[in-house]
Amino acid sequence: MRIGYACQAVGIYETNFKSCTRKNATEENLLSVINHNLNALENIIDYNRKNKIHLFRITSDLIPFGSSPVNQLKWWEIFQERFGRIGQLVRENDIRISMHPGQYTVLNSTDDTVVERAVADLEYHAKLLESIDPDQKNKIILHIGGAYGDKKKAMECFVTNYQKLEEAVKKHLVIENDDKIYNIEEVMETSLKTGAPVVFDVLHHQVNPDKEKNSANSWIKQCGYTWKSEDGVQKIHYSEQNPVKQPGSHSETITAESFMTFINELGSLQPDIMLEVKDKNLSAVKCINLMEERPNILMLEKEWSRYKYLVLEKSQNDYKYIRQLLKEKEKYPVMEFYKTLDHARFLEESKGDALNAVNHVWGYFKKQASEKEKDYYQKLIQEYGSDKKQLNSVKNIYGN
DNA sequence: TGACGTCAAGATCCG
DNA sequence: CGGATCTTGACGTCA
Repeated sequence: MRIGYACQAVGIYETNFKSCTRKNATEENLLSVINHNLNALENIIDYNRKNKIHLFRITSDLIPFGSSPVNQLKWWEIFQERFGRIGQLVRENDIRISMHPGQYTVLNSTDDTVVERAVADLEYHAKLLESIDPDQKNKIILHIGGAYGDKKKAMECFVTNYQKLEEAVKKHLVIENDDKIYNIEEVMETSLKTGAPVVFDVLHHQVNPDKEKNSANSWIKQCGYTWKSEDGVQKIHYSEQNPVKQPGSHSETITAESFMTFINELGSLQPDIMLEVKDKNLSAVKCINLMEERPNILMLEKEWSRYKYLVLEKSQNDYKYIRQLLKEKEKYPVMEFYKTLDHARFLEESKGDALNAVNHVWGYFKKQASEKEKDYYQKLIQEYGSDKKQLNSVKNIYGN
């Protein structure tokens, strides 16, 4: 069971992606953006390697206007060497890559030009995967599309258009249940007619279940049969509901307890799991640590150095508790550790704790701050105390 | 016609 | 002027 995350990494040096607008899409600009993005991708893959993250979804925006006539570059030839190097990195470290065109790539549309663009977009995705690593286990995940008032007919339209796709696309294409229109049962039906493997999405199934409301596990098992050995290990998507957003919206972080409950219920099912979550790689590391078979307290200490001020800012009690946990060097209290972290981040901002954390960090900066900076800091702290300023404006001074 | 989702670019605001 | 914050872009479907 491998864990991965989608598209970008949080807090990792030089892994940001650039894009450009249509009116700036000159050849020169496109070349520069692609060059930048390939650097970022290589850095992300390298980060994944170091952190034992073996699944990664590559952003569809790696090549700006990748499937649009706006971009006439033969990027796969121009950057052949770079793709080759990334491919080597991916293969040597057993990293499985994937892509996921968004809700705007609709293969079953009633509008022919939309279908044409969808086909072109899928061909772009396949070309990109093939440029890096042509192995059939690297997948492009697609939703079925619209319903257009007649779902049966719309599903048939998907099958017809699927069959017309070029082999290089079909080789990588897999289909997924969505949160509004096509539930897992309908996607499985479409899989029977196309032969495309099925990615089961846990949150989409919660929001948009099949009529009989069969369990996630029973569907994961069924979906497993759609993956042939060339397709690699079965993949699923795991995410959690964001409590303050629309049904189907992804949470900020994966909750340690919910995740491990899910993993334990899987039993003998061992799919690769793509996380869809705001904090990206941070949750991937968290889930990998939670499942670690050869644990070491150093893993948690490394995590603690990232999270400690976040916890201190919310709750001194949780902060003290985790410090206590980490004192026993021969243990690995991974669940207690992340559970407490999840608890702290869920808390409302408390002024006393926040000030304490800010002062703590200020301690490190004080020595190198000028008189003027010290005055400015005191003023900000006072304004925060009297509700004039938000916590962020205080924290921002550390960036200066 | 706007909401949906995503995230960087672009525009504007503030001190 | 620089940094923070708001708006736009790019995509298709559906209410």
